[in-house]
Amino acid sequence: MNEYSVKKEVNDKYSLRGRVFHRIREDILNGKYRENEELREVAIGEELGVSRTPVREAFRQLELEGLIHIVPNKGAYVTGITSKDVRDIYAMRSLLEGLCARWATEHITEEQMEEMEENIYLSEFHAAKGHAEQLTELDSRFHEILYEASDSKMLKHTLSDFHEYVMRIRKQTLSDNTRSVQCNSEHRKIMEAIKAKDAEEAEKQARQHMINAYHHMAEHGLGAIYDSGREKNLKL
Amino acid sequence: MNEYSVKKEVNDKYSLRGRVFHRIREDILNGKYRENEELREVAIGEELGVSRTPVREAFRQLELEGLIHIVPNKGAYVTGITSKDVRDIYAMRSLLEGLCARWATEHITEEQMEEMEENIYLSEFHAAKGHAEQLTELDSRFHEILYEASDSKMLKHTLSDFHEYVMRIRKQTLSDNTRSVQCNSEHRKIMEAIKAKDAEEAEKQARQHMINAYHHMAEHGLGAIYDSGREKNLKL
DNA sequence: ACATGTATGATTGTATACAATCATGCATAA
DNA sequence: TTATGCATGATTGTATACAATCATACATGT
Repeated sequence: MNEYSVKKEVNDKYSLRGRVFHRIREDILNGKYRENEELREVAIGEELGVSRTPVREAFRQLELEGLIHIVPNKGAYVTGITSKDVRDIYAMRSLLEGLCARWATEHITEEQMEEMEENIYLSEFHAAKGHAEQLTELDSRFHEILYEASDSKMLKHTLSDFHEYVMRIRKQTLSDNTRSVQCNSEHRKIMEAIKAKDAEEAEKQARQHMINAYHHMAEHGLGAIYDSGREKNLKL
Repeated sequence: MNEYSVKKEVNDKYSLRGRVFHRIREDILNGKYRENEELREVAIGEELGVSRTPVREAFRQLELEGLIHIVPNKGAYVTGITSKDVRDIYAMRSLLEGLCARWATEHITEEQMEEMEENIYLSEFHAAKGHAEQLTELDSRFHEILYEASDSKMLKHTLSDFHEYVMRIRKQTLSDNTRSVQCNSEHRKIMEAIKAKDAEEAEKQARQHMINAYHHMAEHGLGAIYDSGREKNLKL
């Protein structure tokens, strides 16, 4: 349903600002607004039933997140992600998710551990049933749990950024069922290493998980969708 | 007409909006606004000579960067950097600076290589003379060159963020002369590995450089300045 | 025909007006 | 005394008015 439930709840409760921000972002991530499309403040404001002010504030945040690019006095344009950007992000994520898994091993709470196990159990169920939507949601949640378990505000923030950045691509990747199964098996390995308090192994598995996710993506349409015309040697 | 627009572009990279954002950001990082201090839109607007609108937009961005925390209908409060945050950032930087050095080895240009060598020569000169100011500047520049040489927009952006985040601490660290000497020696090792096209060694040295920088900082007043009351075991 | 200047409309940038909300302090009653 | 309710002021949230800027198209002169 909603990928960023925590953030959303906090913002939705009180102000338009959060709603506007998340609505526009979702529309970009879902591909409603396409690469290089110009976003006009009044048009989007009317669509969401608000004035320009909240829209502008949302634009500033979206720019900082890298989803749009604002040219002063001209307009806001949806930022394209090149295949090289994706490759670079996954390389960074590989290292940081590894670090995250290591720290999570040291700091995870009982409840987090239980939610993680439940997450994997559910994922395996939905993979067997072929429920793509739920799998996407559960995959996101698995990593969020990991981020929170690391007990590091900074690391969580950084990884969440990366995660959201590659969201649009991840969606179609996970809809491939063979990858879902392998993905779940990798999640399970990470979870078991954490449960066994084996930080070294958790780090290794988390890193490998990112590398595998990237390789699968690179081989299944990444180039076709986000063809930047460069850097086809996709070793990671 | 034309003269003005050209001049403007030269003067401020990102127009008024950017100036307001960067000014407030700098004031937070420099410690002008202290932890938990409430930032009022009108007060800051008056200080910068602008209305609330640009200030509000800047606040939204700063919140996303994690420098302030906005409570709806209440106010904006400066988020403190704890010693744990610094530790976490250095752990992340260690990995990513390593990756950066690796990629720099593969992509560095002639000019960048030359500027890096020149940077190290100058650093050694100023260290011998005890010029703290120049050393800070040169150290920042060394890492910037490295970021650009990596030829990765995403990595450069991430590392620049981290770099700025810990800037205020780095300043006093580098004013210690014994560390300056060691720091230069580590820069030299990184540079030589890159020059020898030894990516493995470059990565290793860059990682170690961050670990050393952090340890030195932790032993020279980090706790005193950024005492958050938690996490005193500063292993990295 | 081509280049240049200029009018025009559209869009963003900023300031301000007004509404909603919150914190504070005081008055009042148990 | 203590708790409750309300008035008041301060601050943020949103909408709108106005200024600055940019792109387009058309007119004019060569």
